[in-house]
This record gives sequence, structure tokens and C-alpha cells, in this order.
Amino acid sequence: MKTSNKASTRASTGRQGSDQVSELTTNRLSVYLRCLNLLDDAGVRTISSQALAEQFHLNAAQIRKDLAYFGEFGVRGVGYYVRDLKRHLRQILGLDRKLRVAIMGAGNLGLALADYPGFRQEGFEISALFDTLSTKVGERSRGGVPIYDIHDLKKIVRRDSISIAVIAVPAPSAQHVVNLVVAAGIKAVLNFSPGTLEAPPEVKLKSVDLTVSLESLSFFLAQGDGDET
Amino acid sequence: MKTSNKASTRASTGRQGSDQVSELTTNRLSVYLRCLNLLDDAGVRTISSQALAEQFHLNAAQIRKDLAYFGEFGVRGVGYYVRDLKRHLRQILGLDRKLRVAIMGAGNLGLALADYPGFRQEGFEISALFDTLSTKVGERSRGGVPIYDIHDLKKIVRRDSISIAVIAVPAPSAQHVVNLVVAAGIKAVLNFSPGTLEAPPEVKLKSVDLTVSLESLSFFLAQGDGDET
DNA sequence: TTTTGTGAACTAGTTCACAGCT
DNA sequence: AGCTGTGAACTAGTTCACAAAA
Repeated sequence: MKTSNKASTRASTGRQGSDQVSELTTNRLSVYLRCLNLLDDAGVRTISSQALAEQFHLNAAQIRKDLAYFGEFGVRGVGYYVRDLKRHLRQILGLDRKLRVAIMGAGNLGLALADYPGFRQEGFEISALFDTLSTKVGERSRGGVPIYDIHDLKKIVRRDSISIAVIAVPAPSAQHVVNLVVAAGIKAVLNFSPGTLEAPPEVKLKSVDLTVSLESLSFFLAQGDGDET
Repeated sequence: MKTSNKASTRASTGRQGSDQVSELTTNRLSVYLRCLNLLDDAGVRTISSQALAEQFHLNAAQIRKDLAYFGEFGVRGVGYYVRDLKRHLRQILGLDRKLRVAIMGAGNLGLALADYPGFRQEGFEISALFDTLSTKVGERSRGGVPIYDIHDLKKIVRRDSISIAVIAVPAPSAQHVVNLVVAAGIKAVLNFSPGTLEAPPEVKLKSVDLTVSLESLSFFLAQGDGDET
């Protein structure tokens, strides 16, 4: 008989009805939005899934299917109105409100991320950096993001309505910091530290593992080299 | 009839026989290696796929299958010898030689990545930073990585046997920099700039898109909020 | 007995191909 | 005519379950 633990990993976040949309799809929505921004800036008014696919190396059917999860945004015989679709995507992705971000760890990486222009672009606001070092607390990043003591996390998160945390602390303290972040009521975490982190199921934890990325390139190189005759 | 363009995206890197191993698998190898390092440091001599899976929230069958692409490293009735498997994985991932990395762009992000300790860990060496600004060229990162003029890229890549480039320049110049990197003979590129980049098929281009990652979290938050009763 | 290595079954994700709308 | 939205077909990836090895 089949074991019944099929839902063990994802667990029961499932309050919302739209449980089924995959992360691959939502990542692509983000990509589509970027493409639409470029098209809009270039003055393009309307675009077909076919044209969008060709221009950005995507698959037309996939674009249509991804969008179809959320509604019928296209016009048959015409395509999609760029502005309209942009607006819809921003709304679907929750970018129609200002989202405030805290960065945990005011080291090299944390400070770099705090001033990273790409984050501000689509309506994110880096509100705060947190660290433990008293030499850093009270200072600001070059771009002006204030550095707070991590003990004040809960307070500042409330005060500034911060909803996303970025983990940029050394690996050994990462789990502890995640725990603090979760305790402060944050429900979405982007982790840059290597290794496995635990978070309760109602918290979305997304990891960017730089070591894995580099080693994947190393593998590719190792394969290529081994066979050159 | 089936269309014959099935190989169009991946194109013909395929000189090596082992074309079939997926990127998801190689990423996991990297994760396994990290787990084994921890176990080894903890003095564990031998581990079964079952135990490894439980300890790190993986699937035992998948571990075995991933490893099986590359050989029979286990001992039936026993499991895997930690040291042995570590050595094999390092060899498979090409980490048994020193890999030198260049970082393109000595801005906030580039400088942070240059001194990121996680990279040095598994045998990578950040050899050089490249920038165009004459105020930066000749200086060093805090950790001591020298900053060169991008015009000297080809020369330094040869001199230092650099095989991996990391793109940490602003989005508008990213494609140009990738072209330079490719022209310098580099075959593996880790890109941090948002948007699509072109590279010839013999070059492996891996992208970490911070905007997409954040927007994916935003989507998650938007879903949760919309339904709280 | 324990645990690997692996075909078979299953699940997820992508692409095709076309009915139906404009 | 042109293009979307979508079931059906296909492909990739994961998990099961067991024969074979130690």
C-alpha cells in the first residue's frame, strides 16, 4: 500500500485555494514582468505570446499556460496589451504595494545587498540592517540604510512593517537568526547562507546557495576537460 | 510528426559521453558533499543513504540514484564510507584541483563576493577583480584580491589560469562583459545581473536572479494575505 | 540481516496541436 | 486571418519496492 506521508514536506500551509501553482511558474511570472517592462519602455503596446517567446527565448505555450492560472489576460487574434498585463502581473506577484525588507547581517554581503539597486527597482524597500556588533549598530550603509541591534528586531519589524528578511550572516549563526526572524513574525525569508535551515511551514524560506552554484560550474568544467582528445 | 528541434536550447556541448546527468542531480551532489563534510568533522566513519536522508531531509532512493550515475560507491549491508564518498564527490565535482575565479565588477556586490568565505571553502580561489574605473584599478578588496583593468582580462586570465567568471556588473553592461569573458576563453560563468544573457553553447552560464527570488517571496505573501478570514 | 543499486510506477512539468474567440 | 486558452501527448524527475550483494 502507498505510504500516507505524501504531504509531509510541504505540510499544511494550504489555507489559500490556489495551492497548485508551482514555484517554477511564479519565477517565470517574474521574468515575464521584466520583459514587459522592457517592451513598455520601448513603446510596445501589444505583444503575442509567440513574439514574447521569440524575443526572450521562452516557450509560447508555457507563457500562455502560466498566465492562464490567474485569469484570461489576452485578446484572441491580438495578443496581450503590454500595460495591462504588466499591471496584472504586478498585482499577482504582490508588487502593487510597497514591501519592506530587513537584511540580517551587516557584513560585506549584507551591506552590498542593502545597496543593491535591483531590489529597489520593483517596489521593494530595504528598511533596515541588523547586526550584533556594537561598532556597526547606529551606523548606516553607504546607501543610507540604518543598522540596528538585532535585539531590537521585533520592535523595528513592527514599526516599519517589514515583511521579508534576507539572511546574510555567517553559516554558523544562520539558524539562530532565522529563529529570531520567525519569532518577530516575518513570513518570508531569503537565505544566502550555505546549508540547511529549518523554518515552520507557514514561513516561506528560499535559499540561494552560492557554493552549490559554483560547484555546479566546476562539475561542468570537469566533464568537458575529461574528454578532450 | 515530432519536430526535430528538441536539442535546440541545450545545443551541442555534447562531446562528453555523460550527457544525461541533470543539473538537479549535480546540485544535489554538492549538497551531499557538504553533509559528508559535516559528518566527517563529527567523526562519523560510515553512513547509510537512509541515515543521510533523515538527517538532512533528503530522499534515500534519490541519493542512491544520484550517486549511481557515477559508480558504485556503497557497500551493501553497510552504507557508504564517509571519507571515501567525500573523495569521490570531490573528484566528480572537479574540486580535486584548485579552480581560480575572476569577479567582474568591483562594486559593492563584486567586492563582497570577492571576500565571501564560502567560496574559498571548497578549493575555489578568487584570483582577481576586474573593473573599468581607474580609481579602483590597482587597489585591492579588503580581503586582498587585486583589482585589474578589464582591458587586461585576457592577459590575467591566462597568467592566473582563471577558469570561472562571476558577473557582478550593472545589468546594462552585463552582456558586454559576458562577451569579453567568453572572448578571454572562459567556459563557465556565474551571473548575478538580472535579465537574459547570451553565451555560446560551449560556455556554461548559470544565473542567480535576486529580483526573481524576492518577487517569488512577494507572491507567497500576496497569496497568504488574500485569504485570511 | 542490512543496505545498496535499479527497474517499474508514479508525479510533475513542458510542449503540442487545435477548438474557439475576435 | 490571427492568437488565445487548454486538453492531450510527451518528457523529465522522483519515489517505490525488491532482487542481489555483503
